[in-house]
Amino acid sequence: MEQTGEDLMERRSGVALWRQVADRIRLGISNGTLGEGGRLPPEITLSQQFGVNRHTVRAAISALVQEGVLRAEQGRGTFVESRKRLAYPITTRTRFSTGLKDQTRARRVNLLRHVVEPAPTRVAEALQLEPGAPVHRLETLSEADGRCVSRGTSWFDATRFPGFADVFVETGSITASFARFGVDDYVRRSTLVSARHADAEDLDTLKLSPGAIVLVTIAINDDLDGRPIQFSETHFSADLVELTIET
Amino acid sequence: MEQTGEDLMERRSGVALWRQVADRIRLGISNGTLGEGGRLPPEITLSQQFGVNRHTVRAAISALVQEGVLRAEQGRGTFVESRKRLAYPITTRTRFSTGLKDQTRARRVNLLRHVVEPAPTRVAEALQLEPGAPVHRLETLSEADGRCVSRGTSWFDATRFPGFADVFVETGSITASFARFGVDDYVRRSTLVSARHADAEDLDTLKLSPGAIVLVTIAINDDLDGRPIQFSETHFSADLVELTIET
DNA sequence: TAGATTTGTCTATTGCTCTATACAACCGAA
DNA sequence: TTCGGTTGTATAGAGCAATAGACAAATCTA
Repeated sequence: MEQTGEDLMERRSGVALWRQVADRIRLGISNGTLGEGGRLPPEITLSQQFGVNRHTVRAAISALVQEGVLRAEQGRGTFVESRKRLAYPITTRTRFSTGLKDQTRARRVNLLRHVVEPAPTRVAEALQLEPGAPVHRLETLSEADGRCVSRGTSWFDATRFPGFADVFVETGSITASFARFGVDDYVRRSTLVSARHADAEDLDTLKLSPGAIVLVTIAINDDLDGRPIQFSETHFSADLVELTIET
Repeated sequence: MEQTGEDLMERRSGVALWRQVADRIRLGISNGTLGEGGRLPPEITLSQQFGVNRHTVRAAISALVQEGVLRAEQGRGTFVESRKRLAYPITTRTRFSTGLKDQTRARRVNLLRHVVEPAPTRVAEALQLEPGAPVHRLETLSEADGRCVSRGTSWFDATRFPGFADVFVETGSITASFARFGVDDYVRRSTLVSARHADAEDLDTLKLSPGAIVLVTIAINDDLDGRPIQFSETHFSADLVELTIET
């Protein structure tokens, strides 16, 4: 009783079938090709489409329920919880909150950790400081509508911006914090984009499941005199976010 | 006799340990944190670092040898075959060949497939055509130094650019082909970036292994009058490429 | 209420993954 | 040549992944 799965999964590839199925369901939902009307096809149908056993599909669905992507109701069906990907604009004036204003209701940036440390090499280069000069390192978690969107680590010159972290906690915004230090405006100088598998800290912080993908941006912001004021590395959950670039 | 692996792998996650190890080794090489001097640490050392059995490391290395990332020599050690990621610049004047000029010796774009088809909805919208208007669809494979860097699908207005594919085959370049039709220059209007697991066609075309990641860009190019002339979706191998954005 | 549809649970079997141990083959240096 | 370090091969056992079949529980419709 073998099925005629239109597009077979890769076996003995090091990735469990149930995880491959989960990835394809998640992708299908983002694309809109799956979950017509907010409802997923029955398990039996999916197992035939993917050419795997029903239990394998169940394992995939179970993982997606855990992630919050799906919701299963006995006797009724399985339903889609999430929506389209957020479009995060990268421009000369990239700011977290304003960028997502039209797409989400609630946005928040939480401070996870703050330390003052000697600048690592790449940070010193980016901020044009002496290697080892004191810098603030702020690790933040950005949420939109209750979902963990991104995890960022930013560095700031501790000499120029004393007590930056305290101001940030008070204002809850990088932009507002800069304003306190007399930097009324700033511009994105450069952005580097790459993608990779989520590491242990991504999984924990962004509440992802193993094998998930993160979009990584490494960016430098300048003040209006062209002096670098912020160096940051941000990890976006690739299932929730896409980046838009207007050139 | 358990090890003190500094940063343990995720078990029962649906991704085999050897594949997780392979992903981390590949990443370590891209980062430059692994493979100091072109040579990988011995299998025993790696197995202790990752907190897994030596055979698990061997499975990972075996996969990376298959991919062409590593080369193992009995009695001597395991060596790195590949280099740092290519930086692919996205600017108002994004072109494949010139963008990678300083980083690679040989660059080539191969035409995989060409059809004239009625424009799908999103293509028609992007090119400002009537839905169903005839368009060229060109599927291309870009290589640099013999490695498959990206797979692109581009659409062009068939009415404005009759026989575009033939010209492309002759010139081997989008830019040169446009020139033949009197479009001496063009600019990137917008770029959308996302990341996902490679699908079956990515695996085949880009010679990736299952679980690999692709960076996906969806872009529109305009002529100097601001009229859209090209709509494209490009899949980059995330292990080989990162995108740079100067704003 | 009866029946069809759908998700949830259970048991069993097969094959692959990971571990553990041992030893062979090969290389380079003393 | 000898020896330490490294990759390659073999074998066996424990645990996870995937399949299969059967049935329970919940929901909806006729």
